[in-house]
Amino acid sequence: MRFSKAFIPTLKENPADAEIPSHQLMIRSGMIRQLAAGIYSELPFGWRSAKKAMQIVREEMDRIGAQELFLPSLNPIEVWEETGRAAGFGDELFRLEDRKGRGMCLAPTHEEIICDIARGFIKSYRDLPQIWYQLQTKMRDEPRPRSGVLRGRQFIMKDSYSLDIDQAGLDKSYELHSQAYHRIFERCGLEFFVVGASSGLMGGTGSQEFMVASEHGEDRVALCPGCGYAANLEVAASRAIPIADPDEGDSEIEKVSTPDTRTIEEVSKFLKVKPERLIKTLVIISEEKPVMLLIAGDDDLEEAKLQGVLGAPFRPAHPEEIEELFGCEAGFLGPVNAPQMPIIADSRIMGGKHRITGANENHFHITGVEVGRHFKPDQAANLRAARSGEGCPNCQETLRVTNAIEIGHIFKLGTKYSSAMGAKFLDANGKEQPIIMGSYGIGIARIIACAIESNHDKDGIIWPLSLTPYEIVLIGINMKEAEVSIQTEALYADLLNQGFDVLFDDRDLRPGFKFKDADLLGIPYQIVISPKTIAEDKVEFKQRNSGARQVIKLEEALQIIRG
RNA sequence: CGGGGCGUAGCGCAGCCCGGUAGCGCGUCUGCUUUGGGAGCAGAAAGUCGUCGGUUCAAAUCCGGCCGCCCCGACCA
Repeated sequence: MRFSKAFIPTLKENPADAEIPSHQLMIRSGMIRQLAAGIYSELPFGWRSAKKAMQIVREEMDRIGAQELFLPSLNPIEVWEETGRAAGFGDELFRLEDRKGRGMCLAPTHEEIICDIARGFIKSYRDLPQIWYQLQTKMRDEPRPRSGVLRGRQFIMKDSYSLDIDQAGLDKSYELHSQAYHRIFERCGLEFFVVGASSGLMGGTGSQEFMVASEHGEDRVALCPGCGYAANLEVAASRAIPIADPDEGDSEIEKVSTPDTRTIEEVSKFLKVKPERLIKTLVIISEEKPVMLLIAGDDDLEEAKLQGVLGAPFRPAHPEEIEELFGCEAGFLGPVNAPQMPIIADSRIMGGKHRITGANENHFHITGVEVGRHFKPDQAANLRAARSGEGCPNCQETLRVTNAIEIGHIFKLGTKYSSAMGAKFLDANGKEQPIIMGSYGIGIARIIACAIESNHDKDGIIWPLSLTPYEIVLIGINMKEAEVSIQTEALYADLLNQGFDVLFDDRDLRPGFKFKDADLLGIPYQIVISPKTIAEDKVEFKQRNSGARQVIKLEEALQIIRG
């Protein structure tokens, strides 16, 4: 492509709306343009990269025997009512009506459509297993689109669906996907790791997420550098550091005045004790009943874990509800002499002595509390979020907690959708069985954004070879000079003939301008031709990743490019 | 949905507090000069000041409603 004819609208300044590097650079390099919140057009430069990612995905999916198909984005709402997910997705589902008033929606994913096809055609165990995949736009009315393309309302996903006759078959399909995903993300040059995840609302028996560490990720994960343990913080275990209680003999409760100290930090400072020796009392409402939660003062509640313990939805109690139940503010709650309600304590506080809690009276706390003597939790459970520096549950190393971006997710679904929709087959014994399903997603834009998040510098993008929109940018310096024009034109034609993806910067612009654009676009190899290099019968060769710049024979440069 | 910020030329912003001719930088167009890290000079085009209403002789500026966008939180296959 000639830059003079290309539509690559680069920007010198950062757009005001973009905060994270990938978003800024995708806009500055003319890859994307925002149309509305969470909705982006893919411009030619960005689309070339997206197509490369999709090609890698296609090759690896085909390799495990998956078959690509293409499904409707416009769906009748009834299909989604069959599985209850019309309600499940709620406001996140884009809804509309056709001219006859029939309820429609824009597909946020496609399990239901796959089930509909399966129930129409899959009749026998002989028809299975199957793996079907699609690379398509999905639409979700996200409550808060953000971070550029990382969380959009319209986005391209590779989604695949496995159909099997039994659990062993599902295990195999799941394993095939795991292998394919490893190859895909390796080929994309991403430093990823796999974490055990909660299955969430998708249901099913197992799931893993493929993550890339990034400070701008929305997920938090615990990683062990020793044994490779990796888990979403939603489920991560850890060996918590024990709380040291003072050796002061019997723990006897004493009410102390703590005026205007409502937070852990304030109480800790006022009473001059470490936050960990305070017991934090939280009140939640689950199934319309209050439940008291107790965790160490320096710990954070991990809501996904609590969700697992309760087995029911919950919400924090409102301040008015707390006033009504306890007769005091939320800042002075405690389990001693508290109103009757179930108490769930985090395991880390169990056995503690000389602890401090609220007195259930404004401006008072209680010291010298002994867990199990002055109050008895109904249940001890792991409610706290694991933290950096705590012990790995599987080995002696310490965990590191980091933010991460989810680029892929694999699920063992089981029969949730096939049962609801009557997608059944006859097994070898002539018995009707629901199809066992798996579902496996990859976010294409997230691959691109992650690649940029982890490969850029102050000047711009640094593309991995597998995803770069062009492999070589050929820069002519002083294009008005006949000799430069002749040489670059000849080289451009030659490089194209050799099968390289080349962006030929034939624009009549000052050198600095072209260099800045080349670095911003992040194309791995820059070849510069100028009157100087022509005189020496050499080219200037720059590798974007190292910044190394050398004046060498063209053949040497091509040698390096060919690897 | 709760909290915060913003909306003025294609992009980045000032002007608003204290009402009175709409400005700066970048980009764009023309000409000349330039040509190794986003050039210089001269000239030019381009803005319903998000939108609707109110106050006023007069509103980008003051008041109110609405819409949109960004950030934090809640939510999230």
